[in-house]
Amino acid sequence: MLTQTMSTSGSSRSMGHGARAVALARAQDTDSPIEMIGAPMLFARNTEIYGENEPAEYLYKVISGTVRTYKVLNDGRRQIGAFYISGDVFGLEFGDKHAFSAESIADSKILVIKRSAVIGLSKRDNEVARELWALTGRELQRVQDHIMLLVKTAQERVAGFLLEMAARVPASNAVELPMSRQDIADYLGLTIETVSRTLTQLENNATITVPSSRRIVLRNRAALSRLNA
Amino acid sequence: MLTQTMSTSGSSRSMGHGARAVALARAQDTDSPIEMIGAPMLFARNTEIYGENEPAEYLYKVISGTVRTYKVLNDGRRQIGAFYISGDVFGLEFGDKHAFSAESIADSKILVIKRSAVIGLSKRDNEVARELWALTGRELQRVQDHIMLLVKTAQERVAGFLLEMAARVPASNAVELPMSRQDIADYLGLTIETVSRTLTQLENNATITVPSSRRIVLRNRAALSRLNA
DNA sequence: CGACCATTTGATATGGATCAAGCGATGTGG
DNA sequence: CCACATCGCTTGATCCATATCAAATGGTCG
Repeated sequence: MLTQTMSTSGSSRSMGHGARAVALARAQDTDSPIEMIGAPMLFARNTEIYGENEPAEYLYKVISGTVRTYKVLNDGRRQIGAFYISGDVFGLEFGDKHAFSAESIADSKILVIKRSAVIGLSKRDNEVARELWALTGRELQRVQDHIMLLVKTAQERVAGFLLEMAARVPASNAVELPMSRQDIADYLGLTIETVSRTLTQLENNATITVPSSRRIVLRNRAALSRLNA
Repeated sequence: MLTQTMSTSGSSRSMGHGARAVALARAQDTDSPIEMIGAPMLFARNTEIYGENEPAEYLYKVISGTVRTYKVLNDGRRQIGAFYISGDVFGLEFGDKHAFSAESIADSKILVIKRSAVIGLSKRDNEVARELWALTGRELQRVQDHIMLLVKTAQERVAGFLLEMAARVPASNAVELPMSRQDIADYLGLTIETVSRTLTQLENNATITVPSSRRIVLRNRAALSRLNA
């Protein structure tokens, strides 16, 4: 199932993730009843949170860190479905199995919420039911956008990716990427070399600057948006 | 908005689709309360049902015929998001605008359901709320599967498409495709030529036979599934 | 410092796009 | 009923964007 390697830092509760009582959470930003029935857990960098086809017993909310979901094709290629950062909910499935696997990209603190509890709640409280729908609906929009990215040229995909990442952090043109080039490539359906070359092109374009490999400054958003349309 | 060309056949009510009272429906397969508040309408082949970014006032259930949803990129390329056949619900958005445009592919009879009515219902009846979630959840799964198709080789995409179509009609190896090669190409992110060539390859493979261009017989599902994985 | 890993850059190969022509079915007018 | 235009599809020839293979560079940590 999931042998969890606890992160080095702070509050390492030794509760197994697979089968344990639901603890109370004191989530710092409790903007939803859903979060009242979760327990925060720490996942070290590159730790599996759940695997594809495992029963979807829990859903998850990122408190800090970053998570990727992915599938591996028969030829070994990996397709990343999404990146989740602070505030994002993932692992909520309509069916009873996880459609993707999930891993932490960096050390992450994640609120783990028992699915059955939420579903149970939603039967009584249709505020909760509505939020389940909202979460699923937002995810649907995200995936639809992802599809539109995947049918474009390499430049357009990378531009779209950068804008997407930039949109997630409070107004600034500097984006700190938590993921590797390989992750980006697998998200965009490109190779690592193509991603790298495309970033270099955009830099030569004066569209971006890349002060360090994980740090990208958007110098000309208009140009990126033009590519993105 | 939507100047509807009524189909030639039977019950041509002359209600504008844009702004009119909600009529009662006698849907033949009423398996859900949602369908109680819709009106059946006829759309001739290649008629727009709604446009991208229009307010999502209605949702739709296909009674007969086929529908495609799509977006057009700035360079004119068209990406098809989905095909909907008898029994499928489309046009249900979480936001208040349609993310894609929708058109009938063949003459189609479609149940048109007022969104506000359904949302209203869902506030009282959480059976309805649950169904809204279910519909959105299934759509999410479909789009996730579509993503996995789009990152594969041409052969794999076409194989996946054929299996997907075959899965929609009661057990038979003969698939009647309601859509053109161009539609298939735009769904799979390929050109019409590549789709055609790939079908020819599969035929030479003895994986399929193509008795007529719109009719495909799956002769070796195992081979298709192997490509699909 | 030295090993390791991520990233970039370079050279070449290739799958699918593009450009172009042929073919078969369907429909129209003479 | 046939000649011919039209449309959707297939097939052929060539091109190009991105993959692949390979090496150099840079950054990080013991």
